[in-house]
Amino acid sequence: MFALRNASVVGFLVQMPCCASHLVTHLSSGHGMLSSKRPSPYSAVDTERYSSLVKSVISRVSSQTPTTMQEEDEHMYGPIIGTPPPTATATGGERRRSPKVLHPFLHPEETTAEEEEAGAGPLARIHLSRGQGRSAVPSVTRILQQTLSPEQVFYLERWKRKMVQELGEEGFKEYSQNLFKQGRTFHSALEDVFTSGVKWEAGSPSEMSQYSPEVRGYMESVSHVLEDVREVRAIESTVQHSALNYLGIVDCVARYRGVLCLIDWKTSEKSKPFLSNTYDNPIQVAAYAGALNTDVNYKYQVENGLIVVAYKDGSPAHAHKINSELMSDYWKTWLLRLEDYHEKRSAQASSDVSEKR
DNA sequence: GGATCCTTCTTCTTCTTC
Repeated sequence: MFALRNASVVGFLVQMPCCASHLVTHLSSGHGMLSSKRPSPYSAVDTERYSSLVKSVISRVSSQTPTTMQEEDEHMYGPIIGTPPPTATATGGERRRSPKVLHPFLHPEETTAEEEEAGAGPLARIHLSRGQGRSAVPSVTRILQQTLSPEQVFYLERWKRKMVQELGEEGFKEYSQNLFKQGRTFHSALEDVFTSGVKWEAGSPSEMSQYSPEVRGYMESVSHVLEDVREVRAIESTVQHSALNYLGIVDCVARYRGVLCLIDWKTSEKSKPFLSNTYDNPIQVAAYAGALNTDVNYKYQVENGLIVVAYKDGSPAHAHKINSELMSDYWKTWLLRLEDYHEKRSAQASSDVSEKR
C-alpha cells in the first residue's frame, strides 16, 4: 500500500524537478500526507511519462551485478547447474537491433468502414480450436517464454531457488498454483462483468459482496478502471496473425476513456507503478494487437494498449497506457523475439538431425 | 476419457538518518 501511494506522490514531485530531490527525502521519511486514506489528487499524474526522470532522481548506483550476485548466491545456496553467467550485452544492447523484416503493425485494408462506424458490433469470443491445422502454430506465451534474455532467466531462476529454499519443493508448487488460480478466477470474474452487459457501478459494498473473498480485493482494485471501460468488443478471444503464423488469446478489446484499446488484466503481489515493472507484458500486448489487426475475424484495427495491474488488498490498480507510438516500438521488439524463436527452433532442428545420424 | 494447448504468475534493491 505504502509503495503504491509513494508512486503517485513521486509522479507529482517530478513535475517540479527543481525540488524533486528535496521532496524525495521528505517521502522516505514517511511524511504525514502519505498516510491519508483519501485518494491522492496527484494520482491522475501521468507517472509513466515521468518514470525515467523519477528513476534518475531516486536511483542509486549499485556495485552489484548479476555476476557478483551469482557468486554470492553460489556461496549461500550452492552452485548453479547449467546457467551461464549473464552478460550485459545479452539484454540492452542485443535488443536494440532491428528486425530483419519490418512487418507492418497496422493493416487498414482489413477494416470495413461500416463496421468501424457501427462501433461495438457483436462481442467476439472466439474459442481456441486446435487441430484445424493450428497445432503447428506457436503461441505468444510460448514464444516469449522461450526467448527470455539470459538475464531474465537468471533472475527468475534465482527467485525460484530462494522460494524453494523458503517453502520447499511442494510448498513452492502450491504457492505457484495458487497464484495462477487467483489470476484465472480474477479473469473469469471480469468476463462475467463484461458479458452481463450491466454497467459497472463504482464498487458499492453490495456490488462487492457477490464476489468470493479470493477475488473481492482484485475487483475492488480495478473498480475505478472498469468505470472507464465501454464498448467491449472482444473477451478471451483467439487471434492469429495471418502472415507471421502465431496465435494467442486476447483478454479484452474495449474503449478505455474513449480510446479503443487491447486490454490485458494482471494480478500482482508486488506494486507495479511503472510500465517498466511489467517486464514482457507490453510485448505480449503488441503481439496480440498486431495479430488482431491481420485477423479476418476482427473488422477493425487496434492501435493502443492498456495493462491493468490489480492488487489483492484492493488498493487502486495501476493502469498503464500504451499509445500507438509506444506500441510500434513494442511491435518491433516482438518481431525480434519472433525471429529469435525461429532461429532457435531451426538450430534445434538441425542439431536433432545431426544427433540421429 | 485422456492428452495437449493457451492462459494464469514469478525477475529488476538498498541500508542510512531523523
